Order: sequence, then C-alpha cells, then structure tokens
Amino acid sequence: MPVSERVAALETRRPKRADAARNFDALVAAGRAAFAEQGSAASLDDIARRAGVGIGTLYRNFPTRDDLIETLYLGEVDALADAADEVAELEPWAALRAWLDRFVAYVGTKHALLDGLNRESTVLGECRAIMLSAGEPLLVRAQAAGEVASDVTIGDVVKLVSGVAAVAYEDAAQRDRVLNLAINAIRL
Amino acid sequence: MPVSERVAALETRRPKRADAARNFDALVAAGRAAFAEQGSAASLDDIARRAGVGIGTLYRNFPTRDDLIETLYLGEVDALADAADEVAELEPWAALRAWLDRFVAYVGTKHALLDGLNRESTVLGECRAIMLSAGEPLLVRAQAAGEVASDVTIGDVVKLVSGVAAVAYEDAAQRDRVLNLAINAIRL
DNA sequence: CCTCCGAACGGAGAGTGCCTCCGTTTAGAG
DNA sequence: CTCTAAACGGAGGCACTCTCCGTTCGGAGG
Repeated sequence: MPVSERVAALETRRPKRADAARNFDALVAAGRAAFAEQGSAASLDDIARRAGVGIGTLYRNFPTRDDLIETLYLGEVDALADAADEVAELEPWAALRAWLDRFVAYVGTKHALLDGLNRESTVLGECRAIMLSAGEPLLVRAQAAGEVASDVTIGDVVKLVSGVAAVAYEDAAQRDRVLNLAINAIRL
Repeated sequence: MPVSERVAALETRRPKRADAARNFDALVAAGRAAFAEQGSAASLDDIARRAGVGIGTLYRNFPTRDDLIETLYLGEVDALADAADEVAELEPWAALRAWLDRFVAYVGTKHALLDGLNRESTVLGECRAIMLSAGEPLLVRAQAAGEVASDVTIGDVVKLVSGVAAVAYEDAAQRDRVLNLAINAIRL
C-alpha cells in the first residue's frame, strides 16, 4: 500500500459536515501554531480559543490531548515520507545521508514529533511504521552498495539519529560534530 | 577544587535549624521517591504530603519546581562522579566504556536527570560541569592510548551517549545494538 | 529552667489547565 | 420550509501550582 493511502487511512477523523470540517481544520492549524510556539506544554484551552471554537468542540474532535498530537504528527510524517522520494536519485550513501539530515532538521523544529516517536499509541505506531518504510529503501540501497553495515536496521538508524537530534547542544558546531559522529557510526 | 567541595558549595540550600533541616531532608527523600515512581510529572502537593510537611514548607525550601529538581539532580551527579573513580584502574578504553555504561544505566532509571541535562540553569550548568570534569580524565587517557579520536571532547561524548540513552527502544537488544554503535563511533 | 522573638510552619485560596456534561444552535436532507 | 440528528460551546468539577499570612516553636540569652 503506497504511503499516501496509508496516511489517508488514518485521516478518518475529519468530519464531513461543512461547519464541523471547518472547525476541525481550524483546530489543526491552531494546534500546529501553538505547539510550534510553546512546545509540548501548549494549552488546549488556548488552542480552542485561537481556533475560535469552544473547548467542547476541541474535545469532540480530539477526545484526548494525545489524539490532537497524533493528528498533527501525521502531517509531519507525511512530509518526511515525501522527502525520501526527493532524495532517491542521489548516490546510495548520499541519499541516505540527505534523508537523515532532513529528518534531523525536521525534528529540530517540530519537537513534538520527537515526543511522539517515543510514545505508546496505535496511530503513532502506524506513523512510525510509515516513516520507517519510507526510509528503508534508502538504507537497503546503501547496504547493497557496501556503504553501510548489513546488520543495522532502519529502526536502529532512526533511533540513533533521533536520540542524537533531541539533545540540546552548546552550539551548532557541537551539534554537527556529534551528529556526524553518530551518522558515520553506521558507515562501513 | 575536588568534586566533593564543588558539590558541597552547591548544597548551601539546607537550612540549619533542627526542624527545618529535618523537613528539608524529608522533602528530598520524598521527592526522590516520587520522581522515581511517577517520572517528571510527580505532583508537588503529593511530595509535600509524603514528606509529612505543608505545601508551604516545600515552597520555602524550593521556590520553584526546578529548584527541587536541581537538588535531586545534584545527588545523582555526585554518584556519577564517584563512578569515575571506581573505574579508574581499568585499561583506558575499558574504563571509559565502563563509565559510559554506568552513565547510561543511571540515566535509564533516573529519567529526570536527562531532562536536567538539557535544561537551562546556573546550578544545573555547574552540575554538568562537575560531571564532565569527572569523565574527562577517562577520555583523555583513552585518547592518549590512541583508542579514541583526539578531536572529540568529553562534552561531545556525553551529549552523544545521553541522546541515545534517552530514546525508547523496542527491546533491550535494540537498545544495546544502538548504544554500541554510538559508543564505538568515537573509537579509532 | 524560663522567656521571648524571629524563623519556620502549613493550609486556605487564587489562578490556570484538563476534561465532562448538557442545554442550545444549526446544517442540510426531504 | 420543516425538522432532526449532528455539532456547538461554555459552565463547572477536579487537580495542580504557587502565594500569603496567621500560628507555632526552636533555641539563644538571662
């Protein structure tokens, strides 16, 4: 099943009545903005206010805080899966490396994604799986080209890189140094 | 200045009047227990209750939530600094590796420590510095023995390892695989 | 041993956030 | 245009953080 379909299958949340769909979209937009600004501590009351709907409406669409986060997360996973296609024409190692860099950059701005990566949840698990299957061909190709150890899995690589990407560094130079260290660790 | 003194210098919080000192200790013990059980979401009300003191007393000793966390953190840093001495007699690489393993194990159980590692704060900054100077000799020795690349700093190593230690893994095997990957990344 | 005062105590209450419940409104099918 | 099921939204209950201040008590001085 292609990625787009797998993502669509998870998007069953969006209601069909015109007003409800409008509110759903407003909530997602407000949620995205709030989490970007205030990190994972964003207040749901505040998100409802920004979206111009009552708190009740927020909770009807997203019964728990995690439900909302899951929906936001879905969009980000989607973007990451697209990135895997975009780098497909590069040389094997360069392609994998470029995707991982993209992953790191993405994770840096959207910190909520990282929290999600470690969280327990059916939807989030499926998201993780979607992302891993987007990256896997890149890893396999690099392994086939003899550039990466054959005993690492895409799951290992993502855990490694996401762990390193989550840390707060002194400065950009240290960040790059450590990130290089980590990514080169899988290289033969 | 030896580690014990640097730690002591940060312990100026503890009050001197008998009842106050008793309460301070009770709060620290309760805090340690609560954070161990419930993670970083532990409630301060609950901690005060466990310690058998009023919430007011908690706040007098620790004006903010972070003040309490800092104090708990201090004890953990202390333990890690001791660990560096304990492994000093091993071979250069083995000693560094053993200390990092200890670090990872510690961080695994006391998750609050990791949050602290990334947080902005004077006291926490000093704690970090204490921990780094405890680990540095081990790294330098391994570098002198030609076992570790000479251009990595102890700061880099700790960031790398703590990032990787913070991730939630599928199982212990994956955790070990990725951890090995990361630690061997600095090896020559 | 007693007095006394400033340090320490502790809990009521204000502020804020999460989430539920239910009376009111409204989209859109017939 | 009517009518009903779906959607709305905010008041209110509960939990937690933090402040404020009247009450208690440790321990120094007599």
